Amino acid sequence: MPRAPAKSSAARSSTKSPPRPDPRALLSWYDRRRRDLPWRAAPGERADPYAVWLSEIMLQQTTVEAVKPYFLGFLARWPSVEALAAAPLEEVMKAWAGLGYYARARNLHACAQQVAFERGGVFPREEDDLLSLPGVGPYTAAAVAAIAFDAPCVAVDGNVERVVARLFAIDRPIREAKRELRETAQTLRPAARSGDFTQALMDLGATVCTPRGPRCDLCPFASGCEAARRGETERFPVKAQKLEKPLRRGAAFVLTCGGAALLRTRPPRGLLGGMSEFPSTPFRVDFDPSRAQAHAPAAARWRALPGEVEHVFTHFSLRLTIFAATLPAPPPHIENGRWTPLARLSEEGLPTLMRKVAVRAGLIVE
DNA sequence: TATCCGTGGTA
DNA sequence: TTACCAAGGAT
Repeated sequence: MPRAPAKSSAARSSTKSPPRPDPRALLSWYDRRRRDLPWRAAPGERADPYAVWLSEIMLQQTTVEAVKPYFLGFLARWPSVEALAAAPLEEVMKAWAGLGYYARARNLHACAQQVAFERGGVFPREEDDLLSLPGVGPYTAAAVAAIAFDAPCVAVDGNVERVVARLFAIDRPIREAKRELRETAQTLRPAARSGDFTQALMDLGATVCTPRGPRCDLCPFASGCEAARRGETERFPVKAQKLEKPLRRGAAFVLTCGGAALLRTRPPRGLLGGMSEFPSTPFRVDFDPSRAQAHAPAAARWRALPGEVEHVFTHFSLRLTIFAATLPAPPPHIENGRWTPLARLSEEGLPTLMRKVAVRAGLIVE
């Protein structure tokens, strides 16, 4: 139940609150200032639902600039949901490598197959139906419904949460206020142009109502913003306390033989699920270096490379010791391993951590 | 409900 | 350098 916007006009004037934000002002701003993005239709047109869905999955917790090349690559290689559904999962995972949150790629493929094989290649138009698809949550369902079908929905992402928190000076931590933020955002929606409106809210958050240094002088909502009226834009949204990021350690084993390196595939779930790796120990806070070699993929004259590879994940930091060894040709068979020619290592779709390992071991440059 | 899940840019 | 954080979802 939204609180701030529920005030009567009498209550507004008595408390000197700013006037209610005007959706028409935002749409007018959007018509002049909208960003030109690869997945976005020309003004007045609707985008291909497949392209909208693909972009929204990629954009989950990921910056626009990081997504652009991946989106264009996917669309060129798999121009339709049927094409994506027909692709081997392994190829999709490889193409996703480097973008992060790899469960998204697995769900993307599963969703494409569901739409292609069980829905005749047609994306559902209803928010509730979209919500049932793998990898599609409340945000993405609303975004696809609004942007691809102009359904009466407002997609609430981090940008919109920030904009709404400022407009109504919602001073509870954002984690606690999720429901209020979402419901309040719905009350702003105009009767028409839902797709443009939801994109306008996100553009506003990305370019004007930014986390730091918001440009209130450019904001179509400035006269209706409670945080701006108080001169406290930077105080909203209220941040939750940050949690400690523990340091884990581990080791990776770079085994080469006859111009090839040994790789394996990680289990489908969990950290870097389904991605290629150099055989590694588990990553643990209480990692014991003296027992690392028990995880080596083969008996060899392992030598520890100087220094460590450092990487930061969402919830822990990692320092990885690299062991390297070379076996005499030809490459032997190793259980759960595969020999990949060094010349094709860059096509393997290594996650960034493993790319760092390859660089440190001198297998690839840069 | 809280935790797990990547990466790269920015101040 | 450190800290923050960007078009969240699954379990």
